[in-house]
Amino acid sequence: MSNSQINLPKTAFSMKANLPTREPEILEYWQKINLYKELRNSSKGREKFVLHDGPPYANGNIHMGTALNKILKDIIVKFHQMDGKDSIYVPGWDCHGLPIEWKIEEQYKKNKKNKNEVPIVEFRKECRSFAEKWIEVHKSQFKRLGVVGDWENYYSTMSFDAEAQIVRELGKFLKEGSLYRGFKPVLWSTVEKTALADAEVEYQDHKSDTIYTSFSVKSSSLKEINGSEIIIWTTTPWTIPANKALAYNESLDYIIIGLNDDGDYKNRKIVVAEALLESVIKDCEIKNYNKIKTFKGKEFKGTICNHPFLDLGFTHDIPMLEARFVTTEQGTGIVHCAPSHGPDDFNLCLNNGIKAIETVDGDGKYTKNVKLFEGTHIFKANPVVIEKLKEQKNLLSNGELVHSYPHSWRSKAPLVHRATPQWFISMESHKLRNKAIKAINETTFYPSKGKERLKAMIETRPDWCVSRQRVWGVPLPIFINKKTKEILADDEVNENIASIYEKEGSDCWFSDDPQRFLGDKYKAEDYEKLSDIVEVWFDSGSTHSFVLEKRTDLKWPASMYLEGSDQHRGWFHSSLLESCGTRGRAPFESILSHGFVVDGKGLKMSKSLGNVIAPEDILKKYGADILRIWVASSNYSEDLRIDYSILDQHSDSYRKIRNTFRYLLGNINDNFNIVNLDELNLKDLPELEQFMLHKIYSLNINFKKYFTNYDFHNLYKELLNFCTVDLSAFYFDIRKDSLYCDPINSKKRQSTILLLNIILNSLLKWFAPILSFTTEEIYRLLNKNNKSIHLEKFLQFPESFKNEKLNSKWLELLKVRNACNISIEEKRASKEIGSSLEAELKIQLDSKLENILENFDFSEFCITSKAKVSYLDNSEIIVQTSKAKGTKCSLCWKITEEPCARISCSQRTA
RNA sequence: GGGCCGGUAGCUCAGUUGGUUAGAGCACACCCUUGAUAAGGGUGGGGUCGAAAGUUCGAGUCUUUCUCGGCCCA
Repeated sequence: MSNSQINLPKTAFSMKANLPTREPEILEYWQKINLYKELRNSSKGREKFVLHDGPPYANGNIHMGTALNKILKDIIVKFHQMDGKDSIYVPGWDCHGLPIEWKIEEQYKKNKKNKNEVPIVEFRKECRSFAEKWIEVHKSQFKRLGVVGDWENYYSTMSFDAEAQIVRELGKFLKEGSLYRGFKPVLWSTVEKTALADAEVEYQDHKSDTIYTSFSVKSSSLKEINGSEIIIWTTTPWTIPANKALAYNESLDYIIIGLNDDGDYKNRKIVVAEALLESVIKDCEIKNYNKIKTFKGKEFKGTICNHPFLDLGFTHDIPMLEARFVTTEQGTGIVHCAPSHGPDDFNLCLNNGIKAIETVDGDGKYTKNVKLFEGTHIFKANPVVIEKLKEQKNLLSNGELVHSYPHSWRSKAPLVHRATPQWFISMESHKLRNKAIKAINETTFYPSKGKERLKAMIETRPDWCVSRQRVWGVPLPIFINKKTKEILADDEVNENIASIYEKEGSDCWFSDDPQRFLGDKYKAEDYEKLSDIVEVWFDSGSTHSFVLEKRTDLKWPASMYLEGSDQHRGWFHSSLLESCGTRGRAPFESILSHGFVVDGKGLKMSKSLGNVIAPEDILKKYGADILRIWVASSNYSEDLRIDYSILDQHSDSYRKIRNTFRYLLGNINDNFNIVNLDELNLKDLPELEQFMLHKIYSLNINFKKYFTNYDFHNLYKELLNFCTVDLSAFYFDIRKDSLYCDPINSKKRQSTILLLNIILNSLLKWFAPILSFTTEEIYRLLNKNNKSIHLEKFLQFPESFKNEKLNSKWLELLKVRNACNISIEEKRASKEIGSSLEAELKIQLDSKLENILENFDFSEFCITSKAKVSYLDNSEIIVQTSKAKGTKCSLCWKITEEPCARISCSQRTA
């Protein structure tokens, strides 16, 4: 910018962004002015938009998925804020649960400490401080992304008021009666008399007894199988007394065969999967048989069988149920189901209305619920079961098998699935399922496919098991009467517990005298106090109650819940159920779900593939604004791809945007003026400026449309195209001449400066929610008195900017410009000219255009030194380019035959 | 293994109820500019729309099968 006689751009806004170092300075600035507080103060009384934060688990560094989630939230919160709402974001953390327990246990193992010797309360304190530590780490990582929120007053599921409210919420289900005690199988060690988590299980070889046994068909709509017997194979004969159902796969083929060998099964008909017939024949040493019929599994539908111990008093019906977990890998293609002794069995039976009961006690002995076997230890029961089956002539064959089997990592004892007492919230008793489905129908989903996904899950899910036999969580606030076994459901007791937790947290449940919680009304000696904790999905499903409802700055229901699509089964799901159960409707008005972050090829990120990119790496190399562009430009309704080449590309786009700003700033010399758009006299402006105002107006219409639908990738694309196509390659390029070479006070130049101010202001605001740092950097440069771009609102453009007639005229003109460019390019290619200012145009246009193009300056429009237009009755555009004659004006660089007559040029001093 | 979702230029995305030769920006190539200069302008090349079959006068769009990927469940 050396020539002092023309008005070259000058700005303090550097071309190089240097985001990794500049952004932290802006963060400090936001901290200094307390941006969050300013935002709230400046928007008091406005309509609220509350995006309720789904709490991440307070454990480990953030990854790309978390970064995506937080940035997307921040973009939406900022859009609504600038759209004139009070848009409030309170971040939160999920703190209870197994992963943190494990971390602490791991530390114990390292230090050779025994968990069982540490008082529960002390263990829980360590869990708490572990979570606290990670909240602080997350906090600074999230802030670095440019996320603005109430970081000082975040919420957590382990805060005392949260724990208290969780108790109150459970109390509502308890009082209503939808919270009931049931049984559910968990992996159980009869040696340690305790349930084990998956991580505490070791798989080792184990020798099991195997049996093939038969269930006679009692009734079936498939005629041919009446009178025959369903064969099952199992490695746990002791579970036969607990059998409640049989499972088949509807897509498998089954076969009925007649047995002719001498023995118990002579002249009996049996049913197995056709694909397993051979192995069954081999295992059971069947020599002589005849095939009777094959049929599809789906024909089993409705079939009822008898228990093999029918004659010993096991008279209950054994229904055959369709199950996908049945395969032809082993066995007979029909699986025996004991809902108390296997998770598959449990779920299948529960979905078919068969509940698990307590069949085996903590020591491993059958309970009184099992006829004939009460008091027998299950590990000694196999020979008894086999003997009885033989007696009943229902044992086709038996043997032994060595296979991988779960053992306790501590005692090495084999484990069993045992139905243990658990607490459930019924989906049916108080119509929770119906309420939830209704609530889904009343919710807006972005993208809309989320609605069906959530609905399908709610429609088929079983009752909600909310108890866990763990330590780090909110204790289930339940007392059971020792004599009557009735659950104590008393509001006073519940509220008493809640108010104690509110003051001191829930640790006291494990250490204090139960009488303290019961108050004066009941005697502690009459009641058993539960030691289960609440499953963590109930914790996070209750956040709406202790965050949205309790805080006066928020509102219930939330305007939006926004999470990854896996949360259809997670937080969306549990929040919906909790809220429908307690309040009859969803705690959200809308749900936005996003896909997962995958690598550049669409594969999920994993250490073994080596395709993991951490947010930290991106921040160091590119800066948060580039990451924010990546978020805004990606289609979140599907999986989002990221790799360094994709980021490089967005980085290039960023540079384009940055240079657009730089051009604007340079030409106004950093002297920004706010233009009163409503008082603008459009007729005073050149047509080009009017055309640009029309473009801005219609872009803003699209902007609002896209933003309303949270369609950010299209919104960003429009903004980027505006910068490159409409501004850089068109408006800026044409007006460069006037800006550089016209006198400061010339009308054309002043109109241009006016437009540059309007464009600058518009772009700053449009981009602010996405480019939070860069727009702030510019805003700070221009406004010494105002605090932050994020305190601004979007511009309102008067409808008078809209000018369809002018627009269609200029769209025609752009076609002419394209034709001119092609013509100029030919001469450039043949080396006749270089710059377009060396060109002279002869343009032939349709005479229909003659009227509207009166006095139109094509040389300015096409950036040439001369242009002549003639009109013909021909719709074709014909352009001829020749080298302009004359000499180049040393100031404005136009080639003229006479000395340059422009005011600035004629006044030149050189 | 099952359910749901997806696959359009190297990349990010458009593509209405099936209807001209499938579009945009970026990237790339070449040229120009050197007064937005580690910038800017112009022109251009590039796609069997994941694959195959089917419906239709006509399919990126509808149907089926397959394949690859993702989420959830088992």
